[in-house]
Amino acid sequence: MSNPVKIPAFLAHLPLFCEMSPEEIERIAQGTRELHLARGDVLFQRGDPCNGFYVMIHGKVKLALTSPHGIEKVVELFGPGQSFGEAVMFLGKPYPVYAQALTDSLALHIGRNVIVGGIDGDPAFCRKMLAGLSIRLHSLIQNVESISLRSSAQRVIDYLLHDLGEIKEGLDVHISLSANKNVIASNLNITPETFSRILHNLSDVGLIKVEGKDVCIRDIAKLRSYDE
Amino acid sequence: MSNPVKIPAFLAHLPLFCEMSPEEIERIAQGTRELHLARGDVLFQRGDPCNGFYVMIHGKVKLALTSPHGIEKVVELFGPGQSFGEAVMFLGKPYPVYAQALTDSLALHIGRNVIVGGIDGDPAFCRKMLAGLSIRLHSLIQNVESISLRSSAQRVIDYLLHDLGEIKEGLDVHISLSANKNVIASNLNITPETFSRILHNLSDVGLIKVEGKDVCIRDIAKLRSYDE
DNA sequence: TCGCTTCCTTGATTCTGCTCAATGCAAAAA
DNA sequence: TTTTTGCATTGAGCAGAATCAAGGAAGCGA
Repeated sequence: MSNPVKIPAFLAHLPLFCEMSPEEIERIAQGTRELHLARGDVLFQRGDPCNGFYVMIHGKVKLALTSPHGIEKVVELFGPGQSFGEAVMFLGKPYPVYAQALTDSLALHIGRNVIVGGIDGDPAFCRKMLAGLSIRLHSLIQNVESISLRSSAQRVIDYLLHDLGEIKEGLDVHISLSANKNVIASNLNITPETFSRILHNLSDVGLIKVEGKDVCIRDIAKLRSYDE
Repeated sequence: MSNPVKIPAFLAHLPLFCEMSPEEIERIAQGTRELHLARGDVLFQRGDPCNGFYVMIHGKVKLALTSPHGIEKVVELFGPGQSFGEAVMFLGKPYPVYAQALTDSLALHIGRNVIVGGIDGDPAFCRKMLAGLSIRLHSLIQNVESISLRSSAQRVIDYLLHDLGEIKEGLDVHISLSANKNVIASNLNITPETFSRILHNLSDVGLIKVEGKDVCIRDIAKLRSYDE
């Protein structure tokens, strides 16, 4: 069990809290607890009541749904520094998804009370919460867009090119898949089989090279405009 | 052109502003303008900068995306009393969707400035904005869930049963489609043809009766558990 | 009333991506 | 080493929903 005195220091480095006074940070820390998670641990089930939100320190967590037929759909993936559960906390409804650790992880749970308290006196903090929710909403819209309007191959390509900014066009780019392929496939709304086949196709055409979780993009420009 | 003096009165009746003092309402009203829309008018295009959000007074507006191939996907529909665009306003990014009036409509545009100003002094208002965004996020997650995990027939059924609460199980329930069928189909992520066929099937089985935009649900319980 | 537009339906056909079933393969456990 | 376990790949066949192509009906303006 690590020293709880670290919590304020970690909080103070998060964008969400970084402008707060040490006293405020301390107050937030009072409502915060560490969560040490083993791979596979469930943070909460769909339907559980929600009384706070989570911030990842290290490790990886998925938010997912299960259909009546037992099929799982991964809604979002979270890594270090990211937070989730704010919206449900504000709504006061039970969780619409469940959360499970994909690797051994460390997370913070920040209680609703200290947040609601923090909003009252701190407009800057409030704006940040609003901005955070807005970002989440924005990315969900993109999610809907890609599920609705793009083919499975296009979704895979989008995923590979995601946040790859203005990389020098000439060179190969190496990326590493952030989770098992079945998890990524589910997040892209395709089956693992289809995911595998699409990667294979892209390899055959010479646009990428796949080795386990490492993907090497040979030609960004061509990949971007690849029209199957 | 209607009398602008009505704006404060209308604002004061919205959940978002209803607890505000008359002075505050007046301040918000200063940053608000009326929009008289004809059917087909575009409120904003995808990519337009955003400097406020919208509240519907009457009429109907769709938010939609267009794919590179010209296919349209309706993301959300809004009617009287509902608002949209808050998230984009807070993010300061361009609109990720476009908005178009489906019928002659009247809407209010509330400028970003007066809202941001309002947040600073009014924690209750801030909480309401947070709650509003949270609801939007929640409904988008449900959207993703239904697109990802449910068949087209199930989505149609969900739509028909949507916000139908605890209606007496025994009686027929009449509902009226809130927009043209192709708009609803797009919102459900199916083609108009598929939508038509599904309604037809459900009719054949005796679960519903369709007459133009009026749908009569003959047996809610059976429809709910219909497993095709 | 006629013609026109807009919206909806219906049928035939195609195709994308899924299901089912084996098999491969590498790392961990025994 | 051998066995086990968890992922990943590959193939064959299928099915849900889209596309393509005509019609039909209802509302509207002239």
